[in-house]
Amino acid sequence: MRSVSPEDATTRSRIRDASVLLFGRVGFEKASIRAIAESAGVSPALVLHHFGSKERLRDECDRYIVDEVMGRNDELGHGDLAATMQRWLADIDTFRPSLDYLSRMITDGSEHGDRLFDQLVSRTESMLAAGAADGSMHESSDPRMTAVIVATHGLLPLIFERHIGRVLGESGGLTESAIRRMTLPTLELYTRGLYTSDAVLEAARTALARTMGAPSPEGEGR
Amino acid sequence: MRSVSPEDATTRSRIRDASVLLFGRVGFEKASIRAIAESAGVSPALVLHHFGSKERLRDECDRYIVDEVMGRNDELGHGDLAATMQRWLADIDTFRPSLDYLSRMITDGSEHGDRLFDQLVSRTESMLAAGAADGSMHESSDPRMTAVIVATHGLLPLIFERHIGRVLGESGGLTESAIRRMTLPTLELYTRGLYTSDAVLEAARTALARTMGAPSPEGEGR
DNA sequence: GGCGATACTGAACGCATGTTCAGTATCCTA
DNA sequence: TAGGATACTGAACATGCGTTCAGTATCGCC
Repeated sequence: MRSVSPEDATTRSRIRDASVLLFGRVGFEKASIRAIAESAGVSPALVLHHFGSKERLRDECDRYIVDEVMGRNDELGHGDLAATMQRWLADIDTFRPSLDYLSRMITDGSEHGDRLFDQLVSRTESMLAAGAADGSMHESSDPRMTAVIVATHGLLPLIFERHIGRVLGESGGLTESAIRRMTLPTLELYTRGLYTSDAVLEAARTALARTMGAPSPEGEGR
Repeated sequence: MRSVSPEDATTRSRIRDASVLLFGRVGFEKASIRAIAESAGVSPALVLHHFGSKERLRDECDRYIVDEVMGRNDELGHGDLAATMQRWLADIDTFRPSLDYLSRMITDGSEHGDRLFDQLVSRTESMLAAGAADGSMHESSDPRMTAVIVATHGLLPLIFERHIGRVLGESGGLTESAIRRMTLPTLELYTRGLYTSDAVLEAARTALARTMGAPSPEGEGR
């Protein structure tokens, strides 16, 4: 009837939205086509009429979420990752379904998930390179590996949403107040580190040098 | 026949081992009782004869893995967590099945997974407290939250096993060389942090103080 | 050496799933 | 306004699942 609200945009997009929601909440395997259909207010057969198969439906959801969450990455190659993630968390209640979906994409190990992870890592890598260039960040002995680590750190709140909320005594997963509480400790770690001396680092350096052939302090090239 | 090798210890334990392997590799939902039975060389009915139901089989696997990986935690209350994790990674090829299982336990969100995560966090918390007490680690403004963050950092290699190996060009997931390569960048982050100044930290501090009521620089008590 | 308990199997049941298909309504165009 | 395409449905299908059960072999005890 009314076409103002997104209630009934296209039937097809309503089905896609319901799928994203369900896939994100319970996972691809446990989200049945019948449940998706009911949640979208249509018959199971219509879901397949529009998308062909459950796997193709997943494909389209994957693409849709990557587009929405990462932005059309044709823009500049890549934008500022930290700002992107802050935007997610600042507006967690709107982004939660997409972020739940994204989290599953990455842990489930699909083809699209792999590409998404790679994209996150390379954006992180250029962010770190820029920081090292302007002197705001330390240079790493292995920039590629450091980029992987920092990228995964950024994904932690999504992957461990459930546990973080739980341990902090929040009820509904990763709430806004939980995110606020994470901010300072995270930045403290990124500013001062954890150890007060470089004893552990140096110990590991010599131990690794003893194990491997070359004690060269540089990482490998690109 | 021969009882030396674990080939045919108890039939029951062979079934449990096959379950751990399959649950860890493909997940609880996708690991069918029929596949477990075949992998253990028995009939599907025997699996249920020994364990009653798939859910009870999972329960027993959960308990078995927690025992194996965390050690009997009745010992002292809790041991050195960092040392425990190093033991895992140092001997990755033996521990991989258990660690795969453990990783799924935590991300799947079961009751046992919750308790395991809590245990990891509280062990981390006392490790950090000990470090702060003897001066080897910085004091945090929010020790509980920092413990959660550091604990999840420790789980990263397990959760992102697939991606880390992949990005580094290794084929079989988290190989020994991938772990070696992670060591230094991780310790660099824990020693120097990422930022060269406290500008970002201070900016966040004042931003948070403006949002919330009390600008007190301390975290809340336990 | 018999006998109850335990280990183990093959076949079946009931159910939920993804998918198909014939058929009906609705829309858009010529 | 006719007619072909498209949206949509209900009922059925094949399959794989967890689980049950009746029956057989095997073991340990008196």
